[in-house]
Amino acid sequence: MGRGKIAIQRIDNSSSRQVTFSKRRKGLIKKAKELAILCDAEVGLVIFSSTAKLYEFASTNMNALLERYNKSKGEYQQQQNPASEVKFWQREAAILRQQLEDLRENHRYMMGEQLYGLGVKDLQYLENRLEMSLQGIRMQKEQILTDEIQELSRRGNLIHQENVELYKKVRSTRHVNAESISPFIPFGTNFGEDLHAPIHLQLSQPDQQLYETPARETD
Amino acid sequence: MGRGKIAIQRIDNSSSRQVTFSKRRKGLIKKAKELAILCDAEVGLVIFSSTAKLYEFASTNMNALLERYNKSKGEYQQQQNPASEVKFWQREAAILRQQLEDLRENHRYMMGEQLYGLGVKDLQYLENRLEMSLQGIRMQKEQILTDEIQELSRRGNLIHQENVELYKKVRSTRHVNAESISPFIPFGTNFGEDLHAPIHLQLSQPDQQLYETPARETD
DNA sequence: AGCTATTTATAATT
DNA sequence: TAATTATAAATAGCT
Repeated sequence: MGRGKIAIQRIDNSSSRQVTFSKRRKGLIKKAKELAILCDAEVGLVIFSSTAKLYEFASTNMNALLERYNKSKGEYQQQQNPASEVKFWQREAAILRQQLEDLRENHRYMMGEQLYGLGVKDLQYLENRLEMSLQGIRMQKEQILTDEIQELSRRGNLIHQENVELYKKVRSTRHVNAESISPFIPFGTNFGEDLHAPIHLQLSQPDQQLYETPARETD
Repeated sequence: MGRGKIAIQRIDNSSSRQVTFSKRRKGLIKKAKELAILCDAEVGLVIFSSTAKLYEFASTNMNALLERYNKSKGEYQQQQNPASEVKFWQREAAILRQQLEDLRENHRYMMGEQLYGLGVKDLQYLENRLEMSLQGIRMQKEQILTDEIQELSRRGNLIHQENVELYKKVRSTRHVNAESISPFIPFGTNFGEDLHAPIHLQLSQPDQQLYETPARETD
């Protein structure tokens, strides 16, 4: 991905190597960061240049990450002496406390609390952010409701069809006698046909209807 | 670098996230490898997926690299201490981590992310909560703007009064000569009188007005 | 798990 | 050393 294709092998020219190192290091760290954010992963990256200079990136906290790594590998106990371990955990706790505090402050803003320190611009940003959240939440809610309604409709239709079938059976067993029963259609015939119109879920109790009317006659 | 551009933020859809994780993890490791080879660097990369699975790459040897890292950071000390203290701090850290995780989840909800697990009731609650926040934020914003306007008005009034005073002085030094100067009142007389009405801050440049007119005469 | 249309990263160049 | 630009590479959205 450049003016020309290069082979992956040590760059001989030292200044080119240096330049490439800078560029690619930056790119690598950027991608590590993106992976962590996009995929909710914990990423740690350690780079020593050929001149032994250290560069590092950690999506959360390098110490915690390495600790986790060591645990995960179940080998290589680096700090088995308690004193340094105590220090490590103290530091860890301090970092977590700080993160928690930051997030809490952020959260307070989101909750519309403690806004006194903020300027109009911050507030505007917050407002926009919340509006976006609201929109997402409302969409999600509507999605769920729509799905629910659709499901209800589906079931209503099923029941209705069942009723129609039952009605047919009942009528055929009666051999069309003289009693003038006008073509009986249970209520609720148009289940699910006009979704998205204002929906009044009058379930119309079709099963009761069906069993009630013919009941007299099969007696 | 795909069919569409994406924002760098946690991918909500879990299966998309998984797919992207696979692809980008592969890409990241490839690039780490290339950097190490091209630039003769020592590179270590540790990735924990959101499901806590470990992936790693080390251009040489991870333990050696971590050793080097620790040395480079000067995190090595040897002492003695009760193990109970270590346990205490570990517990402390665990508690904090848990709190942080809870808050993060909550925060994600607030940001309208990752809503898939929520029911209509939860969403409704969230919606209400956000509406309240928004209201608070808007009020705060308006408060600030109102205050600012009030302050501007106050200052405007002050300047106006000053101008009136200056005008009086100027006129008195002229001993009321024949030139028919109708009672000159600079613009902007009603500063701050009808706040909350649609406000057009035409500051009316009263100082210029004042100094200009009499200037001819004090010559 | 592949396939491309696009976006990104970056090699060469200024 | 820092921009710019032409290309190679990575990858997002599909299938």
